[in-house]
Amino acid sequence: MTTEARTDPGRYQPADIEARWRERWDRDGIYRVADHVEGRPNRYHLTMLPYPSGDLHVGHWWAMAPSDALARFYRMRGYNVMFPMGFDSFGLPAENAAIKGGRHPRDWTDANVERMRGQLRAMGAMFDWDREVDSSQPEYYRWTQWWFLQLFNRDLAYRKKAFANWCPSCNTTLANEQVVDGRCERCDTEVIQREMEQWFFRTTRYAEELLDNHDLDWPEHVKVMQRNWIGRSQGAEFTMQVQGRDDAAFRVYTTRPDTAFGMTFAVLAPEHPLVEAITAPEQRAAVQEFVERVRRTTEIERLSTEGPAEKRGVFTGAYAINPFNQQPVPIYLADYVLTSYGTGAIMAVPGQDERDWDFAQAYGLPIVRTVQPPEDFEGDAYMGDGPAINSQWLDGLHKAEAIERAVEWLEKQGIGERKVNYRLRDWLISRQRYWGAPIPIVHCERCGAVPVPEDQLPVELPYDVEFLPTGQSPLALSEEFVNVACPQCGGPGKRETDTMDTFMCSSWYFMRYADPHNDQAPISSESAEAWLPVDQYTGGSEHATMHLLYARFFYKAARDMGLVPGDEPFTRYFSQGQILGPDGRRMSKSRGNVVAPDGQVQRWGTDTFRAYLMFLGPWDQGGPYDVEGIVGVHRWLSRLWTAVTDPPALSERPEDAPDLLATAHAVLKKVGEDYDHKHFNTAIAAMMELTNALQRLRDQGQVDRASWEEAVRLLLLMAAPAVPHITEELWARVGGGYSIHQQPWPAFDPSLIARDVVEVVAQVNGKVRARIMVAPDASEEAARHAAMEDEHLSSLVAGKELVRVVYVPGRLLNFVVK
RNA sequence: GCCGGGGUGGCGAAAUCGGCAGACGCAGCGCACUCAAAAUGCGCCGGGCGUGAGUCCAUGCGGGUUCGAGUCCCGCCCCCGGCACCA
Repeated sequence: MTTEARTDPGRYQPADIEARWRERWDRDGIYRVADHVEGRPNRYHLTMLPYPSGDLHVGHWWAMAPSDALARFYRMRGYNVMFPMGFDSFGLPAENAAIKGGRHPRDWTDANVERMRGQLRAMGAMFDWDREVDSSQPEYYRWTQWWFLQLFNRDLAYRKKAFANWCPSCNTTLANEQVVDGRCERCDTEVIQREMEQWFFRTTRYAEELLDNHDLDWPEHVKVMQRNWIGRSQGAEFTMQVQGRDDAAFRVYTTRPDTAFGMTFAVLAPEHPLVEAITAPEQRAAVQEFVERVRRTTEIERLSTEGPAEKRGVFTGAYAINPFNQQPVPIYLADYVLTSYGTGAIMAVPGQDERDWDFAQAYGLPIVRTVQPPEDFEGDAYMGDGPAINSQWLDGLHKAEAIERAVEWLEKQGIGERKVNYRLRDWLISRQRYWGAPIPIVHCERCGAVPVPEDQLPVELPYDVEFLPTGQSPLALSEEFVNVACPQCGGPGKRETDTMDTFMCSSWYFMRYADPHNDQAPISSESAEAWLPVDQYTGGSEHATMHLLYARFFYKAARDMGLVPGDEPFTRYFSQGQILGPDGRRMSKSRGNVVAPDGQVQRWGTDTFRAYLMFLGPWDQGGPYDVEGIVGVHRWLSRLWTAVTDPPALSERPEDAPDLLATAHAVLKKVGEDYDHKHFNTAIAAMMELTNALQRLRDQGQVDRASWEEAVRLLLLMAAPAVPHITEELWARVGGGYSIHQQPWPAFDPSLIARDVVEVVAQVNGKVRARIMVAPDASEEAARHAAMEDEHLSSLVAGKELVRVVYVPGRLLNFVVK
């Protein structure tokens, strides 16, 4: 083959080889992965699965190609690596497309999946397609429903009437996590509050454990985001009596019980259940008007700090008794107090809280300081530490101790206690849309909400449905779907018509890959033991507080059911940065800065495109896609091609390839370390250097055969994870056995890397003045001697007082002179 | 406002432990090959002064520690991402 190639080397034409090798790999099933392989420990690599929008974009390649290289690297390192792929195929776009274009979501989705599967295959990744999951298929969502039932049975799924985030454009409720700055995460429409019966998952039950993520091998910023989102706060809760009303009392939550003597008013959330009962007749009209207005405002307006403060609250006409000093304080309603946090009611201490301060100013309420601010304090409310004042038996105590005393006092009085609160809310999973997994519940007048028996799953989505965006689930319009016998009493029942948030599907998909065809259970215990948890997860950090948090919740619940090993779903997680358009902005059709991967692949080939994405810059940073730069990577692969297919005349004299083996092994060492640390850009750069070294030798004429062949062999092996096609082709041409992707990762030879002489920098007062060649372990004596032979340097030292000499063997020699 | 990540040539970047700043690549310039172009190869490529050897300046800004700082410390500025009435 080599001889043949020399006579007609041919140019590097990726189109000629890439599809051919993919077909071969496919045919031979070299990426099919068994649950157990003798002598090869299992390792689970995973990259986030795409939504089948119908077109794979650069972002997918950017996320997946390096993940694939990493998985391949570990495979070569001797692991039995599972690297699966699938489709998160439920969700709004399919339904919106159906409404707009008259195409059924099922057909739209299936066509997109088909197309994207083809695009993903063209990536040349080692995906094991036998394990593909497709979350909108009944075989999959049957188990999504099964999970719902397990959560229901464990009281982790419940239904309640509550104010929920409602997106008027998507016509559905949203989880807290899906509301960004008061807007729908998906369509940017302002979200309003609507009171509805909704299903929730009790994520808060695991709040404490979810918070404890310190030991996870995850990017710090993602862990911090999760901790902030969960937002643990420690304080106290206590009861306040409404003045003159033995039947009316409410609870307040505070993190600062030490400041209670400074309470000058109390505030209830406008939605607080007590509002009606305590409002004084003369305030009724004003209160009603205020409550109505708050209910109508969007989240954005409500959270806005702009606008007249006077409109933010209203006096109820009632008073509450501050239990600490028995003083009556007026009870207000204010939009800044939320029903969904704490008790929906607060004690207001303007002296120590900014929001209370602003409110007190606006309504002319008194302000009492209970913590002595430092002399140079210039602000309004003082939140820092200091001795308590105006607080009777707390006076003089500092914050921590005063809080402690106040809580003890509350407990002794029997009116309050220590309390931990979380910002995290339970996960609202009901969606009033069609294209999702139906919630497997039947509502029966006699029995209430009855779970569908497991053997009747899946509750299938009816195909024949009207997609009217009414704000009610389209399923509700299907008589056939809705009317059903109660599984418990056999009487007339009605199916739940809401479907589940698609994040439910992605909360457990990684489990299914381990056992994708099991029709008895979502995953067998053997498969779970074999593969879980995921060893290396990669994907965007925009999922920090959604998918990545939900999946952790889910896994912990599954663990408590005895279904999965360990406590965490993703042992290691790495978030790549974001790839931007050439203009440095987010790629989007409206900006016209979208780079189509198919076009890049067509023009340059899969390997070039893959390697270029890895070469662009540090993977965790992201950045603009520079359309010009890719040619450099293509040139690299062309040089590699030429060097291998058209080698120089080979001799049998090692001196005909000085340093080649040293370079090859040094590069091998570096590339292995770089892959391991996901520094793909520098790994590619190092391989370019080795290729350049080959190129230079080649132009010189005679090259030692053994060195040349070894260097080529190593270069192909180390490049294989990054550029799987060209390396397979060249590997075959140099007579390597099929397949290069089943070869072990070569070990570098440290003795070859070590050099006899190295360049050491000679400095005078820290400035480089000469370079000397000495042995890496040369004595200081010898190095100084060598340096002094340099005329320029010795002239700079001569006649000066030598204060000190710093010698770092193999690095530098510094003469400090005066 | 709070939390996290950044700021290095014309551009993307590198410098693993405090030790040669700019590896690798893009663009640019010059040259070879060519009728020509493409492709390919070779050379140059942070700035100033100098014919040159060399030398001075230079990693957002200002200080500091050190024989030596892109890297460590203190104080600022700017960009990106996240959170933001959570009592």
